[in-house]
Formats: sequence, structure tokens, C-alpha cells
Amino acid sequence: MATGRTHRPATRSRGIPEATVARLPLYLRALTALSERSVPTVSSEELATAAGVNSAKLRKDFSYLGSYGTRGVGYDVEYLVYQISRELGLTQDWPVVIVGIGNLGAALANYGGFASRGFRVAALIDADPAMAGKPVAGLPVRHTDDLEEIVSENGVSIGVIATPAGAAQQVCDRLVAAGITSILNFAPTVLSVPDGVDVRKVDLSIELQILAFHEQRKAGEETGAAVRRAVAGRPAAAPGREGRKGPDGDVPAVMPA
Amino acid sequence: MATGRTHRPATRSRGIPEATVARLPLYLRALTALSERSVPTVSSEELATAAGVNSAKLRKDFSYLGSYGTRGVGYDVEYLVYQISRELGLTQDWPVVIVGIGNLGAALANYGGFASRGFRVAALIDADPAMAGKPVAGLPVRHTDDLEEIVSENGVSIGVIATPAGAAQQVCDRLVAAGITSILNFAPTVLSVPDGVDVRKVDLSIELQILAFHEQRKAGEETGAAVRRAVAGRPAAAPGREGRKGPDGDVPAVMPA
DNA sequence: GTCTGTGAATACATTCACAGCC
DNA sequence: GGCTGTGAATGTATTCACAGAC
Repeated sequence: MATGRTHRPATRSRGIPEATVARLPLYLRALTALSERSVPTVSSEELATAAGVNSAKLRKDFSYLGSYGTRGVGYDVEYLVYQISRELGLTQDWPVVIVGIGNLGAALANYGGFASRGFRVAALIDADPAMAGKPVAGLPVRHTDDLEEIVSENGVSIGVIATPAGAAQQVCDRLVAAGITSILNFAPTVLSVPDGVDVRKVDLSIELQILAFHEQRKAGEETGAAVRRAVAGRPAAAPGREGRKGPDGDVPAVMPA
Repeated sequence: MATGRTHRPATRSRGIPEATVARLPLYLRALTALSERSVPTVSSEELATAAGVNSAKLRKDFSYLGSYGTRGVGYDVEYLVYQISRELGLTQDWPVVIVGIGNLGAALANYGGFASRGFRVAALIDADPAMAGKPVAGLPVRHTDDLEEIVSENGVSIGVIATPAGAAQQVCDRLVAAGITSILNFAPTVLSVPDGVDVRKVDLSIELQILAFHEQRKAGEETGAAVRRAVAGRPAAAPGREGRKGPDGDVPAVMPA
């Protein structure tokens, strides 16, 4: 998962488990697609397939929201779209600021998926004076100096940090001081925030590392064993420390199997 | 979470729980920072703080890797960096292709975090003929026609999809057919892949929706109750269906509290 | 007969708390 | 005395399997 909350014990939110909350947007996307094709009802099985989960999980998830289906029939698509949107808070408007308008910030600003839900990009903010005033995705980039003013004037409660790692904590502190209580962090740093502020992080390199872990295991599992991929990388031997034991026995002197 | 695996039951991978695997990159980042500052050893408490987890969890996580610490002292930084890198497969070289060189693809290509671990961007691929040959992050963009050739010639096993949603499944199919077994998907679609192929997804709008959910709850919890944020958004009344019951009783005619 | 909604069963993850080693 | 490593206890999430509504 590219993700993780920070404050607030992982206790259920108004009875809805976190794992379920994290899947609601998935269901919503699948339902929206059905709605656009004017499909009136859908079974848990069909919807689950479209969302990439299994049907028992989906039904359990929906049971936390209420009894919105009809036995023997399925779920009314429009009705469910509304209920999930409401549950997620998407029936209201969420002004968002994006701080750090490099490639990633620009990509986010241009990303259609925001506007289509209740999210509205209220401002783009960058520390580079040369960027100030330049239009990105139809909005003029504002300078960091105006951050507090922008946040309070627009009633922004969600901030997106797309700055380099070094600037992230400082930006975060200013966002929080200005009144923001939810942060989506793309910088590869652990942010520290006061209680009551939610942080979610998206870390591209972490995702790749998790893939590499599984990829490595696949290679090891192969019947021909281990040598498919040339050991091209860093031949680095293990530093120091003889005689430690891992779960498989002693540390190999050179590379793992 | 911006994330989720697809194939392979969520069974432990060589004894290491998925949740632990997902945290190893975090520990590795914190350890790398310590290593750069030439810190020789670190306690579970210090490292946990740096990584943003609690120390019991960290110790449990490390216990799956082996007994790499010293009681009364802590962990040797260099040694742990090596062990975790090895476990994650980062001691070898992973050529990666990025497909879809828009803003997001360019951001990924320029992202330093890839190269610094074992990941090497082998090629950038885009379907737009006008992009072909243009340099992005120092690499010439290649046309989609050459996808299969690029993948097989470079022994690429990890593909990153940064195309629009509509193109993602098709690109995915071609990557898989060309031999790729791990995919990082940024397009907001559920990809279907054969067994043995891992997919992780990063979905920006899903993260925002999860934040909105919690943000909405904060507003509801406030002592002044509910009305802090002007109800600016879509006043849309619930469609159809009278008399359904949610967990809090009947569906409100207009907006939730 | 079909398909939802949900207790009960299982699997997974986190936290506690302390024995054991330095 | 300090800190790791880990069983036992608790908390969450997923899956099973079937009663009950249509």
C-alpha cells in the first residue's frame, strides 16, 4: 500500500472499518462507470469483479453502510452512488491546495480525477519566484509567501505536498498552522503533525521496492532455480559482522540465493 | 492505502508478512539517512520514531528477518541497511520501463528515488509519435511499437503504467505478453492480469477521497456541530427509493449531519 | 431459484509485557 | 540498567456458509 494514516488510533470511524473506507472509492468508480452506461442494477458479484475484490467482502463492506440492496435482485446503481458519495463526503465541495509545482505537482493539477469528485483545486503554490504567475492547468501559480492567506481565504482543509523531501516538513508546518487538517504527502519523508491532523502518504519508490521483493521471490521459486536474471547489480559483499544468523541459517558471504 | 496486491493469496512470503514487507522500505530510508550521518548504531525506539512507527512493531518486523540486533545496544546501521536491501532484492539491478510520458510519467522519470535504489529506468515509452525521440530525464522517448522489443532486450521485469485509464489495460496486456511480471499502475482502472503477475496501484483520487471521509467526520465531531463548513457543494437530493434504512435510521431527505 | 445480509470461523496484524542477553 | 526478541493477548480484516427476503 502506498498509504497509511497517521494520527487517531485505527479505530472504526462511525462504525465503518478503515479497510472498508479505503475500498469505497473503488466501488464508487465502478458504479459511476455503470451509471454512465445507464445500468440500473448490479449484483454483488458483478460489482465486485468490476472493482477487483471478492463479493463476500463487498457485501460485508456495504453492510456497514446500511441495507441498500434488494435480495434476489442486487443493488440500485444510482442509489448506491449517492449513498457512497455521501458517506465519503463527496456531496460537498473540498477546496484543495497543491504545494510544489514540479512535474508531479503539474501532473496532479492536470489530473481530471480530482475535479470529477468533489475536489476543486483552489490554488497551486510554489516557492520558486520564477514560477509565480505562470499558468498551470489553467491556474496561475502563487508564491509560497501567500500560503496562509490562500488557505484561510478559501477555507481549504486539504493540502497536497509535492515538494522535494527537504521542504516537506516546513511546508507541512505552515499548512497546519494555517488551519489545514488533512494532508496528502508525496514527498519521501515522515511528516510530524499535531493530533487531529490526518496524513496519508504516497511513495513511488516504496511501491517499487515492494514489487521488487515479490519479483525476487518469483525468481527464486523457479524450477530452474535462481539464475534466470544475471546478477548484474552491485556485487557488494555484506559489511562487517560475522556469525549473525538469519532465519535461513548463516548470512551468506556473497549474494542470496 | 494507495495500494494493493492482486494475485497470490496474501499468504506470507517466505515467512515475512505483507504488512512487514510494506514497512521495510520505510526502515531502509530512515537507516540510509542515519548511515549518511555516519551514525553507527540505533535503538528500536529511535529508528521507529524516524520511520514513523512504534518500536514494538519495528522489533517484531525485524524478528522476521533474523536476530540482527544486540540486546542492551541496538542495531548496527550499516549491517541492517544491507540485510534489508538484500531482503527487498535491492542488491540487484531492476530495469524498469515507464509507459505513458505525460506529466506524471515525466515526474516519475525524473524522480531520484528510483535510481538511488536498485531501479534503473531502462526506457520511456509513449504512444504519441510526436514524442518519439524527445529527451525526457536524459532518455529519448520510444514509441509504443517497440515495447516488446525494449522489454525483452533489456530483461525488464517491472513496468510502470502512467497512461490515461483508457489505454491502461491494453498496455498492461502487452507488457505481460512481453514477459513483465510486476506492474505499478497509476491509471485509475482495475487491471486484469494472469496468475503470477503482481499489480500494485497508486490512485491519487482514492487517497483524497479517504482524506475527505475523515475530514467530514472531524467537522461532524466538532462541539459547535456540523456547520463550520458552508454547505457549498452539490445540493443534490438523494435519488429515488424511499424508506431505506441506513445504520443511523432513515435516509435524510437532504444532507447528512 | 436468486442474491443479499450477517453471524461464526478463520486468518492476519498489532500491541503488551517480560525473559534473556549485553 | 538498557534494549532486543518473542510468546501471549488483543484487535482487525477476510472468508465461509446459510437464513431470510424477494
